[in-house]
Amino acid sequence: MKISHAAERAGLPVKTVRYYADIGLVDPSDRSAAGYRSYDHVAIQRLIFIRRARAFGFGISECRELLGLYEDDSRSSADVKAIAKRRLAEIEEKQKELQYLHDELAHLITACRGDDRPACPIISGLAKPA
Amino acid sequence: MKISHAAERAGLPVKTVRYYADIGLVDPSDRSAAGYRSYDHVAIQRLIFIRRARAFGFGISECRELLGLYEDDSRSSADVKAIAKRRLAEIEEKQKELQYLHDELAHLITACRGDDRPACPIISGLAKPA
DNA sequence: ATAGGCTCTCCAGTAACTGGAAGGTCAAGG
DNA sequence: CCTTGACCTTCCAGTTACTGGAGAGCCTAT
Repeated sequence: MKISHAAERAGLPVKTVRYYADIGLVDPSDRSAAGYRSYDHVAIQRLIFIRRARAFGFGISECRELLGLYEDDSRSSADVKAIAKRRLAEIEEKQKELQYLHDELAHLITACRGDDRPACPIISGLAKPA
Repeated sequence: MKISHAAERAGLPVKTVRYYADIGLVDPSDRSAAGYRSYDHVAIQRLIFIRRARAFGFGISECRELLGLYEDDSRSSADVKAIAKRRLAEIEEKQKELQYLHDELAHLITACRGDDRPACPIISGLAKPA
C-alpha cells in the first residue's frame, strides 16, 4: 500500500506519515523499486496506534515507549500503567492551571463594561505586578 | 537599569527580555555607549504586562495587540473585552478536550490490573481504530 | 507523447523561547 | 596597571511536531 492510501487508512496526513518514517517512529514495511514507501497491515496498525496515543497527548518519545510496549508481548501491564498514570497526572495539573486562568479571566471580563470608554479592568488586571 | 535588573523586576528570564527586544515586543528605553540595553520604569511596566498576559495564555501576537490597547488611552474597553472573550472561549474549548482525555485515560487506567502480565486495556484501548 | 497525479528528497518555517560560544565592558582587589 | 569575575553583547543551533513548497522522478491513461 502506498503512502497516501496508508495515511488515509490511519487517519493521518501523508506528510506526517513520512515524518514518522524519518524519525524512525513507524518505518514503512518496504520500499518499491522506485523508492516509494510501502505500508502493510502491521505498519498501518502502528500508525493508528500512534495517532490515538498522540490524540491522548502523549509526546513522540512517550509514543515510542508505548509502541515498544505495544509490540512487546512479554511486557507487564504495570509498565504501561505507569506511563499512563504519569500522563494522567500531567493532565490533571494542566486542568488546574486552566481552571485558574478561566476563573480569573472570566472575572475580569465580567468586571469590564465593554463600552467605548477606556476604563477597563482587564487591562488594569493584566498590568498589576506579580 | 540594565537587563538583568529589569528582568528580575519583571519576573522574566534575561534571555526572554532580550528576545522580546529582538522581536520588537518590548524595546529597551535606551542603549548605553557600550551597547547595553537600558530599561526605565515604563519599559518594565510593559514587561510585567506581557508576562501577565502570557501567563493568561495570550500568544505573542495577542500580547502585541493588548499592549497596543494598554498604551492607547483612547481605546474602548470593548476592544479589550473582545480579545479576552475570544481567549476565554479557547480556554473553555481546551478544558472540554482535557476533560474528555482525562476521563478516557482514567477509565483505561482503572481497567488495567497493572501486574506483571501482558494483558493491558490501556494498550488495547490505544490500538483501537478511530 | 504528454498530461495528471502520484511519489521522492531536501530546505525552510512555525511558537516562543533556551542554551551555548566567542567576545566586549566594567568595577573591585592586589 | 593588571587581572578576575560578573556582567553584557551578538549570533547560531536546538527544542516539538509537524507543515508547506520547490524541483524532480515515476506511473498510468489517453
